[in-house]
Amino acid sequence: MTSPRASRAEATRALILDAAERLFAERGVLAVSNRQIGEAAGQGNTAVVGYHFGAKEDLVRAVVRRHTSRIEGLRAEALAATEGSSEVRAWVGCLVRPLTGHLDAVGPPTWFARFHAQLTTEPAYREIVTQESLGSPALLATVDGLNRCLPDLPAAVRLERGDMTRLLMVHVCAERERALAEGTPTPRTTWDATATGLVDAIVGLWLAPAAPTPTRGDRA
Amino acid sequence: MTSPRASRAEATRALILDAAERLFAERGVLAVSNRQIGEAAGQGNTAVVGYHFGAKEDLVRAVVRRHTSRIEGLRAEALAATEGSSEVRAWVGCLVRPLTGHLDAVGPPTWFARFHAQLTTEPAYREIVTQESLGSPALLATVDGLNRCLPDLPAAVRLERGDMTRLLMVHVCAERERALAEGTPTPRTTWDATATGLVDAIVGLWLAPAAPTPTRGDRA
DNA sequence: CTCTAAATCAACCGCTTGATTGAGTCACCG
DNA sequence: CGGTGACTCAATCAAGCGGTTGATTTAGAG
Repeated sequence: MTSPRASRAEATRALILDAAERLFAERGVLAVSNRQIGEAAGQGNTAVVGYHFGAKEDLVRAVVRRHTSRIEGLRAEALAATEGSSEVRAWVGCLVRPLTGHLDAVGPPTWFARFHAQLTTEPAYREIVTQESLGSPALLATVDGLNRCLPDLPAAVRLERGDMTRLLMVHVCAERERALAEGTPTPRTTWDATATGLVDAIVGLWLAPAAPTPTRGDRA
Repeated sequence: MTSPRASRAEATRALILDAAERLFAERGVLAVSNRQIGEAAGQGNTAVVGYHFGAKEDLVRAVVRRHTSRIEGLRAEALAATEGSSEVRAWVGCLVRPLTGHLDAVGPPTWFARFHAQLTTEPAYREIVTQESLGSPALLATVDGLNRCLPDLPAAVRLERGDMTRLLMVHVCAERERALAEGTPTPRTTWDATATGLVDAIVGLWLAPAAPTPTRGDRA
């Protein structure tokens, strides 16, 4: 594939990414130092991470990208199969199932969902995951398709429920992943069933009538 | 009120709690040191925080408790007004409005919602907020009342949607708070309107039909 | 076989952290 | 009015941090 010379570097890069992802999910992104990651990756050197990735932000971005690229691919497939539909449920599935499907394909154990949920609440890293996720053309197209199914919804409510959908996807998966890691009970037995539960709920959320409150789209 | 001797200590304790809450929300719980908090609280001493609160975990718990106790009070009031109802919407409001009402009463600017959202995703502090929140009797009674309105829902789906409700409450408020702090647009103009939007969506979520997937309540 | 450059390692720098310690300050109590 | 104890301060400690530097290993290129 790549230059034969770079294969060793590529291998350690992968080791570092694996270790970083695991430690980030288990202990928290900010609680883990580059040194600890390098050590967990089996590298005796304290500077490996800096050598291969630079600052911690770049490492975080690399870990994120490794997953979002694959999820993006799955979503593009789902999008192609859904194009033209006017079923809310189909479009919501197109949002949810690439994520759950990816987690199913990777693990167990998986760490990405917890890691991802952390990033969205951490002020220092929030922007990274926002950029990486919302830059996805397949995602935007899906949201667009969903909106076309619900032409009567006020713009503000659409934004609001879009946010809610995103929050639910990320955090429900993170909670399930955490429960799996800790061995505590989960409401659903598989990622596929989790997706079904999520889709049920999110469809209900979108189809709910909006109470007759004035909802202007401006800032408060 | 308290012992006259302790009034000075009480004042600095409050200063520290204020500073801690703000810094935690703005920069992240783990990214802020006790020294920075003490300094931001106007205390020249580097050891103030340790002196008054001990470890960082105790400080975090104190900040959480200051808010949850008030929210708990509001929820007890709402609960009293809702008792006996069989309206899903009333019970959901009983979950949501104490939180939004508290945020409305405190700020702006508020920091608690972002801080709280962070804690739920941070492995090191997750348990604290779980204990503080789920130990609330008013909350449990409200969940109970909600469940009585929906007797036909499978147990697993009830758990699942309870989780989703909690996630939406916390993170929607956190996102709005963040938008307010940054001056970016928000879907709703007031906390009260935000509560209405949340209630609309959560009611829809609970009333949504559960797809005929086998949903056993055991662990995966 | 030698050269060369990427990759790894080991040591180090300045800085910040949590924690401890002992001196100083202040308000109340007797 | 002097004592006492709670509170604040300043100084200090070892440990860990990110980042840099130069030596060492290693494997393909010439």
